[in-house]
Amino acid sequence: MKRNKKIARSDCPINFAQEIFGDKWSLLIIRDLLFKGKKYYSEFLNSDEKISTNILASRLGQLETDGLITKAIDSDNNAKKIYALSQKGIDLLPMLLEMIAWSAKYDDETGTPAEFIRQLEDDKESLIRDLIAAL
Amino acid sequence: MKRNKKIARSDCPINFAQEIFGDKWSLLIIRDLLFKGKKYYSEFLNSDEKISTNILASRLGQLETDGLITKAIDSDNNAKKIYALSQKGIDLLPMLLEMIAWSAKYDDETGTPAEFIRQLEDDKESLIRDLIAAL
DNA sequence: AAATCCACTTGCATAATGCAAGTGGATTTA
DNA sequence: TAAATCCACTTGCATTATGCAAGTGGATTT
Repeated sequence: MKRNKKIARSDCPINFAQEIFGDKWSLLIIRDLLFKGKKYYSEFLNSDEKISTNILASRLGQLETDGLITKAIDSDNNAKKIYALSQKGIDLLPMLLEMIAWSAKYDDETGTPAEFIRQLEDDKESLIRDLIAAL
Repeated sequence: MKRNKKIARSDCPINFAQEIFGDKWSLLIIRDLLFKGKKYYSEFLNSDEKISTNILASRLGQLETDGLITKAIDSDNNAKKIYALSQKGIDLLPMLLEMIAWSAKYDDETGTPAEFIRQLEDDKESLIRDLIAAL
């Protein structure tokens, strides 16, 4: 008998999303998985934003509990764990792309390549397909 | 001489967005402005999620500083302040709609009306136009 | 003039995040 | 095969963010 469900603050969909990834780090981990091809703990640890080890461990655990990512042992090396996105995690891609578009519009110093923004404006669907294919 | 800019953790667009609204409350305030027609402090205070007064005040202040909302005195009553979305705030709508679509897919008990989801899948652009027109 | 409304602020408790160091098992190196 | 290193964490403690309850002061209503 598992009792996993915390009581939600409301039945609002924005709130549902916020309760899952509405913290300072979760979406950056999802980003690393979706756009940067990262899969190992040490890779997430080396991201530009410098997450600390305890926070990374706790976020990875929560994301797994919430079903956004999976964790498996690397068959080449039993000491390594491989993290991957579930479908539920992959399905955050459209939202993240809108977030990127918004930031590109309002951040003068955005790191997003112009070519990426062009693709996003030009043919979002095929960009989504390409990114998913690359996973 | 104003020095407003905090140093960013990185130049990543996801991080840019997170540093602006990556907390537990900001997007719920934006939601109230975008979808629920709220404009007064007391209205935000009465949302289902029950934000506390000090957090609401500090979030409204930060959202104003970040240029997502504006604050004005109600011409009918000098004791009341009217909050409204700026263009920068309104431009979060597409992202929020993707968030709603994701939550509707994965939350069995989502509060989103089926008709809204249908419109979202069916003709996102006209839904966006309608919502903006209603502001 | 007194009561009420409104948008907050203040003070204090709890929870989340941040930093540095440590742990233990698996793998690599000598 | 013993020692060093790698890897994915955990632990302890400091700082910051959030949560709760009460209070404040100006504007409006009674």
